[in-house]
Amino acid sequence: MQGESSPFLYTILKGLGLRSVVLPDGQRQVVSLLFPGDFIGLQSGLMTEMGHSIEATTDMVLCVFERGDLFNLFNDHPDRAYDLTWLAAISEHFLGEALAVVGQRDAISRMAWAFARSLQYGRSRGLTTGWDMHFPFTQRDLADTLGLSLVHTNKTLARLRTLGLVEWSQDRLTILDPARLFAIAELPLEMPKKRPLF
Amino acid sequence: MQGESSPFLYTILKGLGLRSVVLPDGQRQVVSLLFPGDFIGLQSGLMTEMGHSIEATTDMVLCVFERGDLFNLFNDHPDRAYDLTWLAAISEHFLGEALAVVGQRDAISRMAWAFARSLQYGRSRGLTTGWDMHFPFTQRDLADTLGLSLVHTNKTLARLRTLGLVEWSQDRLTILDPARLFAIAELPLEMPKKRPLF
DNA sequence: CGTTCATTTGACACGTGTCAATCCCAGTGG
DNA sequence: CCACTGGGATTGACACGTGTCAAATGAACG
Repeated sequence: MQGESSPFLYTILKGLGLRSVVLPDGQRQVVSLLFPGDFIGLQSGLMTEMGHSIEATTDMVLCVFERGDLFNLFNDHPDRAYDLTWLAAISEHFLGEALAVVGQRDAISRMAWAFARSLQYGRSRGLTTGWDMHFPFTQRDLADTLGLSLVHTNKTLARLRTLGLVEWSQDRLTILDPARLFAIAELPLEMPKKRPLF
Repeated sequence: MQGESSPFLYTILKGLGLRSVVLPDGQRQVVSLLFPGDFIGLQSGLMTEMGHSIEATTDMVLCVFERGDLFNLFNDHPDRAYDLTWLAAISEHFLGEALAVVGQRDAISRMAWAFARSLQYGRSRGLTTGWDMHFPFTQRDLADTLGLSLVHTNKTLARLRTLGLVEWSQDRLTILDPARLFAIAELPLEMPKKRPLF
């Protein structure tokens, strides 16, 4: 519900979705993909003329907090409040990276970045430990994430496929050539850990 | 100092600057312009391979905090800690808007947006009450903010000038035709208030 | 009075957007 | 069981916005 201030905050327990900004003329920019473990609602509490909105891509299970409880949290559990602020800082940090990629890189590099980061993110949330993961988004979602047109997104994807770097069909994303993909994304290659981080 | 974790946090008391991300190949993306009243350092505490860095454009006067004091703040002044988190949420909100503009809009619209928002921001910080303000950035800064090349930034600026919408020289930005500029930026026109907000 | 950096301008190349048609597939209803 | 429908994916042709290259001008500074 873009433009309305939700009285709730959420943590995603299960499911995937996305957070987006819809401009007055109807153009959509996906601000971030949402994975289990993500905390939503702080930013969305601010609804200006350019509001954020949340979409569930799959069915989701959420942990719901009342916004009013937030102040109590700060009073009773300063360490948790500290963690919360830390989370906000982290997410702002990643947003800055997204802005840099969209602002400075060409299509193929943006897409490589999106795939590489999504996989890393999915790993840190325990969605996968290998080079493939559930990725139920549409090409339109990806286009709006990267600031590209739908058509050009499709053609760029075709290039990545032809190069043998990734495969993406039936809601499943597979990175076939991690080394080269991460090179294009200009991200350091990060091999899967034997054990999840947490 | 990109890539290093500063042990300090800052509030800007005087001066202007910018926060940017420098990609591995040297490309720079300005993440936000910094005005008096801005709080810096939370995001910058996170230094990954794509680090944020801060630049002072003019001489600045800062209020310096030790990062170690932050935890004490959360213990002793939960209301202040709450405000701090709120600030982080606000700045993430604006970052989302910036991403949307860079991702979805053409050059002239991006630039109109940057000018319009800068003026609004400057007003809320008491830098001006009219339609002009001190704006000591270079065209390169603006180009890196909007995700445009330097040359094209210059030509787009020339168009805005020719249209009689803005003037920008000698570190001073003047909005000559607010109504039309805000229309191009697709932002609601906001007239100056008699009194500052705070 | 040179050096350096910011700004400005023109010509041209190229990446990306737009338009339009087709294909594919899942869901739906006859 | 089979049209029929609608949304996503795919492809080609073409237009246009933006990037790149190069050169000139102007302003600040030692």
